[in-house]
Amino acid sequence: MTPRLSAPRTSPQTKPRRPRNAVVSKQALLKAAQSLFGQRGFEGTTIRDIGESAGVDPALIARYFGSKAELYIAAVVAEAQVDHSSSDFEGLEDMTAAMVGRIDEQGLGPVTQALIRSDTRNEIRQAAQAHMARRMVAPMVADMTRRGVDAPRLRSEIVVSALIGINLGRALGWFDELKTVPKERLVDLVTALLDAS
Amino acid sequence: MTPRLSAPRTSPQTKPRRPRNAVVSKQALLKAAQSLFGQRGFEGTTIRDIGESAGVDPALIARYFGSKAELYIAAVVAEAQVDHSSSDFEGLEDMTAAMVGRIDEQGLGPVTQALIRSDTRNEIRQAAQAHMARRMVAPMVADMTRRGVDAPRLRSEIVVSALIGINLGRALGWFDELKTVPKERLVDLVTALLDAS
DNA sequence: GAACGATGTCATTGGTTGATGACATCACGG
DNA sequence: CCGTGATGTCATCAACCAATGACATCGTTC
Repeated sequence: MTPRLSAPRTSPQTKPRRPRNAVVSKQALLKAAQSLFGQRGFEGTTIRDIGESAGVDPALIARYFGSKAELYIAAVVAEAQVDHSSSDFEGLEDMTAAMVGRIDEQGLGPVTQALIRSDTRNEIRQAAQAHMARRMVAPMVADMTRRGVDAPRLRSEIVVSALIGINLGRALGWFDELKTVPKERLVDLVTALLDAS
Repeated sequence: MTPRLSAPRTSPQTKPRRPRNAVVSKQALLKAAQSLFGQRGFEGTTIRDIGESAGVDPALIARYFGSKAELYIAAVVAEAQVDHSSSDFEGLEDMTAAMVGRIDEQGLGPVTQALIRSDTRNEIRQAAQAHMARRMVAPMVADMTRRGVDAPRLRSEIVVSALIGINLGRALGWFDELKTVPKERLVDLVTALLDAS
């Protein structure tokens, strides 16, 4: 409706145009995508939401990332790379503290979201699983092997899954005390519980 | 297309009409909803899917349940009630075995789905949380209190969250060994791990 | 400073979904 | 035997979404 005819674009008041910088726009989209995908998941987030949050036209998502799904993948790998900065495995307590701290500050994040949401595409989920296996399970397996624990891989997978569950419960507010207990206390209890290996 | 004109409905071959029984249709819808919602979650399931799976016209969902969301609630409470038939808390091992068995046979189920999906409506999630608190946390708290464990509620919430995480990992195939290990072996290891309380 | 590519904006399109109302058909009571 | 309400079926609507292409505008290079 109101076919706009050929009215010059600069007629009543020109909307402040975004500075013409592809890198900045792309980064803004990626950052907004990490935040929104991490909070609402893939299906719960629209490209319009991302565009609005980033102050960027949603059509640029197609231009820079190809599609919404590829933007999601980009958000996952970006988060995974940031994670790489953290040091190596230094025991269950550090891993627990790192996870809880992350969750408390930033929410679940795209990687965890990709793990639990059944509507994520296969490639995305596999990337997230590989990330977890590499960053969490593998170091724990090495540690258990060094200490001569039986069935180190299966045990590690169980412990990591339990950790994820505890963090999910805290982030999503399943239970009152788990949600509100101070981080240090939680880390202590969880470490004591899962360290019996 | 093909505007059908005024051709008599009984012209070429009449589609076998569903027997005229509201109760049967409603039950079929509820059962299909439990299965599909449990597998794909709320957003991932369309009312057309449910109708097709149940062999019932999707429009009847609106008639019998009011809306898709109310059907979801009905599926959750139905599952919760079935759960009520199971006996009381008889120790961590039984709880673990029951959860793993359920997951292996039927997938996550609407209650767990409602817990982990961020797109579930508040009333639904609260119902699922209340169900977990009542059926899992409360019995464990009672058991720990009887045994004089410190901070029984928080510990129970942690253990239950860990259990959920382990079952999530198994059902969603996060890690290879966790996914394929026989149920009995898994129950043994998990019980041993979480029983250090 | 002119041309051309890069970048941002907008409208539209095709598709899917949940919901709704009209209609056909059956069951049951009078 | 008839009518009235319950039940099943169908077509369609309104809303939403991702994706696409046309177009305007900026910047850079020659």
